[in-house]
Amino acid sequence: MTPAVGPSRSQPATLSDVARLAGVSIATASKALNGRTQVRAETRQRVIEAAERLAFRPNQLARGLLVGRSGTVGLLTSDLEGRFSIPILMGAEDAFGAGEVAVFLCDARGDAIREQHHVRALLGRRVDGLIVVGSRTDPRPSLGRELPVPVVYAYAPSDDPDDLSIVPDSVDAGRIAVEHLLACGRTRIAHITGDPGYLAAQERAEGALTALADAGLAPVGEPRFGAWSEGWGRAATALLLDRHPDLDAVLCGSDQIARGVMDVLRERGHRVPEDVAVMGFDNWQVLTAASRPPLTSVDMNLEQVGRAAAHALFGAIGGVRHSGVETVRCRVVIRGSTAPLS
Amino acid sequence: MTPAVGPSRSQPATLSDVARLAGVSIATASKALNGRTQVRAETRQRVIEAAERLAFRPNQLARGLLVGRSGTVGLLTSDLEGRFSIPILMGAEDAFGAGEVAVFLCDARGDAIREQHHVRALLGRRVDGLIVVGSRTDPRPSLGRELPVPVVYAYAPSDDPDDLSIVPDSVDAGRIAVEHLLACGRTRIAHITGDPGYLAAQERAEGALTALADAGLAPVGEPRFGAWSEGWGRAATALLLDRHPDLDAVLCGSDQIARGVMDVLRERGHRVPEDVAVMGFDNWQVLTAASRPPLTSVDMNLEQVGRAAAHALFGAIGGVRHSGVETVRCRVVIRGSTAPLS
DNA sequence: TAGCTTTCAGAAAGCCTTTTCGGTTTCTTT
DNA sequence: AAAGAAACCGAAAAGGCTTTCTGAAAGCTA
Repeated sequence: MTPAVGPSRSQPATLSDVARLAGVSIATASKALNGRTQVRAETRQRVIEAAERLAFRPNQLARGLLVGRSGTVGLLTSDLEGRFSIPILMGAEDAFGAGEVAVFLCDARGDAIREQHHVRALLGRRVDGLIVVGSRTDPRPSLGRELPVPVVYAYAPSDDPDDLSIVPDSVDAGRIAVEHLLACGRTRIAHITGDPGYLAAQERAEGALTALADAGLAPVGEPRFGAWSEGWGRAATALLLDRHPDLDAVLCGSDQIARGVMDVLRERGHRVPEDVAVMGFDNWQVLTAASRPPLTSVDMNLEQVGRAAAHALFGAIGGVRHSGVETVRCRVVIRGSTAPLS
Repeated sequence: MTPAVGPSRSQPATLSDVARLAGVSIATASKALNGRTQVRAETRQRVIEAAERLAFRPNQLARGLLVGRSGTVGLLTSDLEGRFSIPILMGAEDAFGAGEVAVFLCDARGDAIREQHHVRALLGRRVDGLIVVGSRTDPRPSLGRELPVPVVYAYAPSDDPDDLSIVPDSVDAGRIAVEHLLACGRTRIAHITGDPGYLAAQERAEGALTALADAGLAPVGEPRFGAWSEGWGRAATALLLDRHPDLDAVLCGSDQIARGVMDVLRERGHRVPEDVAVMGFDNWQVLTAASRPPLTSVDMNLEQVGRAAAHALFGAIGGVRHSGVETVRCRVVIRGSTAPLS
């Protein structure tokens, strides 16, 4: 690393620089560059060339100060490392980035104090709105109703029904998963899932049981709750096979669990998917693609959750306020671990 | 989702509101709130209470306009989904978030056009600096020297040596990995790694070979390049065992490869770590923790890369300009897959 | 009490842009 | 050619804040 004397960075050009170079007033320069009428085409051209030459970029701070909207939104996440926040964040960034909106990223690390701090800082910067991204689908404390800007909660809904939240439809996710297995001709279906303290685990199980009941079936054993890990998948499968060696499908609460399940199935001589179909949740590429065979999984469409949140916020900024919990449907991504019974 | 008429969101309080409530001029109010002298303690107190009552938050847009610094930086990433960008991003966000700086997040999706677009937008918002985060350690095109604000490149260095880049030390990473295996008493070490088009793969291999040579050893077979996948790990291991059944350690270019390697080793009856030690790169928790046994891996300290980038940018904004490539050392995280030979 | 310093408050300029509105020039029209 | 219309341009204000500089009041000394 070599210290060096920087080239004196010249201040960025201002509108008055452009106006001076083009030989017009500031007002005319502004109108020319903003495509407004009341400027002769020839004059406009001169201004545009001047702006070009000076690499002029209008100062958004000044514009924001004037028009009362900063053109920025705050994205408040509770855990950047969490793999659920990122796709949502991408979707939101995507939906905004296309337009004229820039996104402030803040990570509260699950700490309410830090979150409060970030909210204050963002309000000081006059963001036009806020998206709060959670890391699990359980409700989280509302930021309150007294904020001067609209707020949309994504993935983790607010506990205040008066707020607007966008979440994946976990109940439906459980249902469509079972329906896929039924469509493959499976009838002896078990469910191994994760931490019972997670609403997502409960809701998926609920949806799955409903779909089974609708088909006049009962699950093979009760749904088994445990942890979101491969280890639990392995342990639960071992127990399950001892009691119900005749099962023909296992619906897993996560892709990690599914990997553990598949490992034990293979070790015990059950073929996937010929003997037993296996299916996961989350559609986490690195796991679904690498497993043998590739794993069918339910994708939560998190990017779409992010985009929907961005659009809702956009609407709210425009004055269209909504409230309640809006759900986004999940989808089954079919791979080799599920196939019709031949 | 229920449409509703929003409560008319009151405009945030301004300094002049505070001044009026406190019965002073806005100049005095400003000085009182900013802890400047020339204000009687009693007056200051009155102003502070007024500000409190109105929930006054100074408008950073106005302040930025005035002082010529916005207190914001742009974080330009090329792939948000990439698992390498995120920790760096966290580190940077962390280093800034503590202070008075807010971070604009932009994802260019690996598209140069979009990147250029984002740079322009950020400059329009008068960011004080830019951090460019890449998704692999190969050099990337510089944004150019003509930017009005300092730029720091993280993970992927700039191809212009006059820019400042912060990257993990991949050569050293290869070296310390081998040194760990040597310290475990291993001497017949093979290297299975990923895509040879990645500089990281080349440099890690180089460091590994150097460390072996320094110990007077040669690798078991040549380093095998392939893909960063479990499948390649499995395939390469099968080939390797056929030719060199006597090896006692495999250094893998990634955790994914390592998982494939361990699977095949186990299937063929080699115990890990008793017979063969296995070690990966990236220290990706979900893989290292779930494998059997837990995987020893080299952590690239990416958060530290992000923090270092943020600090460097901070310095550059303050006028201390550096250039060249600065490296951050990696570290070995020891788990069950490597152990001393007994 | 006159003259000095010290302490504190406020007026005003400035940051950069947009927009309104009044003023000047050019073009039509009869 | 003169009046009216149209086209074009610029002065100025506004937005919220910080800072400098001026002014006033209070406290001090002789």
